[in-house]
Amino acid sequence: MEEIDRRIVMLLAEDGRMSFTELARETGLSVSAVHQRVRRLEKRGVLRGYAAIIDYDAIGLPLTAFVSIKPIDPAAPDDAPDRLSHLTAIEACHSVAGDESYILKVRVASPVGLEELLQQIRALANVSTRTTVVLSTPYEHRAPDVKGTAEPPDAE
Amino acid sequence: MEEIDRRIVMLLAEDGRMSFTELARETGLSVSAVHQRVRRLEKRGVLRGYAAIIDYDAIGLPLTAFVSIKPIDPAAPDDAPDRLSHLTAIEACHSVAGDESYILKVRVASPVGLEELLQQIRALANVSTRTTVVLSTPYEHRAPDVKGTAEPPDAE
DNA sequence: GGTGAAAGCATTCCTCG
DNA sequence: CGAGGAATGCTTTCACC
Repeated sequence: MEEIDRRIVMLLAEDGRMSFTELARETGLSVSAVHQRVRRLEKRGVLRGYAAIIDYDAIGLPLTAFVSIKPIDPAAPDDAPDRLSHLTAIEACHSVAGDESYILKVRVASPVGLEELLQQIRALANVSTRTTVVLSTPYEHRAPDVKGTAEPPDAE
Repeated sequence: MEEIDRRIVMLLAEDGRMSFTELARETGLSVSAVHQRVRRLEKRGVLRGYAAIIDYDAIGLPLTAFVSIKPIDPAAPDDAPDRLSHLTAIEACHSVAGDESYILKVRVASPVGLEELLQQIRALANVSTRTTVVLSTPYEHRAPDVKGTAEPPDAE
């Protein structure tokens, strides 16, 4: 992936609704060339999708927390992500190095909602939990500085 | 905010590039009514923006980590988010309850890049750091189940 | 890979229920 | 607040370089 593709990815990371016409202006390419590049980046999986950035307070989910989980039985098969994936309060699930096995990012309506969610997580995945409540978020979802040089495989 | 607005927010959270025409089909409203609602949701800040979801491996930032920070001098003014905001490797900064003061989510190219970033964070914000490396990410950026009933102030 | 043009749609704005 | 229509602009595909 080279310069212009990186620029396209960065522009769309900042504004996911930017039009092809404007991308063309910003990159100096024709509209159809940009169109072709975006479609190729989507097909390769470099651009995995587009999402609106939401104010969670406004939609009634003002409480964010990070929940680290650790299996009760370390010998059991580790399928926690599958067991928990239907819980829509879980926004993200990362497998991590360290004492615990996963970090979940969750969004709930209230402390009681958090309590109920933690009970579900413990019961469904047979894990213990350690929860860090988010008080405020100075920033989030910042676009990366795309200057990498990785060459991804062509996933046709 | 009522039913249809919530539905619009959820649809755009799942597909940030959905057209007004399709939003109209999904909601049963006319195109112009949907258009009006989306603009109002944007103005109120319920829809804060739109972003492409990126494959960080493909753009040369394959290493994700969570960095918890704690001030060296607890009496000093706590302006870590401002001091660190120019570091583009930091994707998010959350103020948290608990032993540490902030959790940062960072994306870097390599272990060496992480080491350099941690040194910068410690020097700039006068903090100690505790880092949890992400091994893999089963899921991330999932759209919320928008069924909340919060009534945000009209930010005209 | 890139360009330019043409057809089909979507967006936007305006007027009217 | 919502609907419908008309002008404008954008997307998408095509033939060609």
